[in-house]
Amino acid sequence: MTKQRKVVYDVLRSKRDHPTAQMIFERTQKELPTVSLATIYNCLEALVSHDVVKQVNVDREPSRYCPNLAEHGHFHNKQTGDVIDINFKPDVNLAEFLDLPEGAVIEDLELNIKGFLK
Amino acid sequence: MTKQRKVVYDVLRSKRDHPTAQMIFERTQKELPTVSLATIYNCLEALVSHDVVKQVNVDREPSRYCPNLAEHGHFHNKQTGDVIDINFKPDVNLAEFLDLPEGAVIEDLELNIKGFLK
DNA sequence: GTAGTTTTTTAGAATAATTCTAATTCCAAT
DNA sequence: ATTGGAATTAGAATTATTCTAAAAAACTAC
Ligand SMILES: [Mn+2]
Ligand SMILES: [Mn+2]
Ligand SMILES: [Zn+2]
Ligand SMILES: [Zn+2]
Repeated sequence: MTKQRKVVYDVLRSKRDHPTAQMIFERTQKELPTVSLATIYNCLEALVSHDVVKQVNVDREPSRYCPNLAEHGHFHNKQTGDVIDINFKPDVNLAEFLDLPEGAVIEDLELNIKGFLK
Repeated sequence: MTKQRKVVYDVLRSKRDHPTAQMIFERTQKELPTVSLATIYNCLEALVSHDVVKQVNVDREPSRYCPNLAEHGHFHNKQTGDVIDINFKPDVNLAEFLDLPEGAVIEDLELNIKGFLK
């Protein structure tokens, strides 16, 4: 954990709105005015590869980042652009409901929902 | 339906391996040697926006395209790079198992699984 | 502490999938 | 055949991300 990585991680935990690298860059600059965007990408890569942050992709938009390590999905509100966490109901294992091929080993399961709030 | 759109659509249906735009370009060239990559993108955009083809994104890799309109997920085999369709077991409505916010309207549900075959 | 080594950060260039622009081609209707 | 709109095309532009190389920082013996 370097100073920069710590601030990036704190930025992610302090507002769990799934910011993009650019948004994280702007928030990190308030704390570390000389930080560079390359460093933000480097820090995020370090955090993601050490499984302390998840990278969330919705379509081909810029990646977003999430510090919630519990298994969960994402709801993308098309009206507001917000992305919020969606938990699975207790004791639900989604894989049970899928017709997976023989011998399939799941390493990662990603659920993205798009819609809006009535 | 123009000639190009028809060939792109046929390419997609004839081998349902979720090809990228580049792969579709190469396959289409066998039928239409003068077709351009821009046209492939234009055709795919037309097919996707008319809901006859689905765009499938796995991480930040190039988009893949799928002519299967039934609700289904995707299994991305990390060992081979293949992407295959995953059907939900009969009469399963995944949304039932999710803790959605009050008033959430689902317009699209996307399930991507990464793993391998033992 | 200093010298040497490794890691991280930084600025800026490079990359690559996709989109855009503007010119040309196609095609259906008159 | 002419025309008008839509589609296709080649190539330039865009943009999120990655790469490169140099400077800074962090570590590790001595
Ligand atoms: Mn995704
Ligand atoms: Mn996706
Ligand atoms: Zn999340
Ligand atoms: Zn599919």
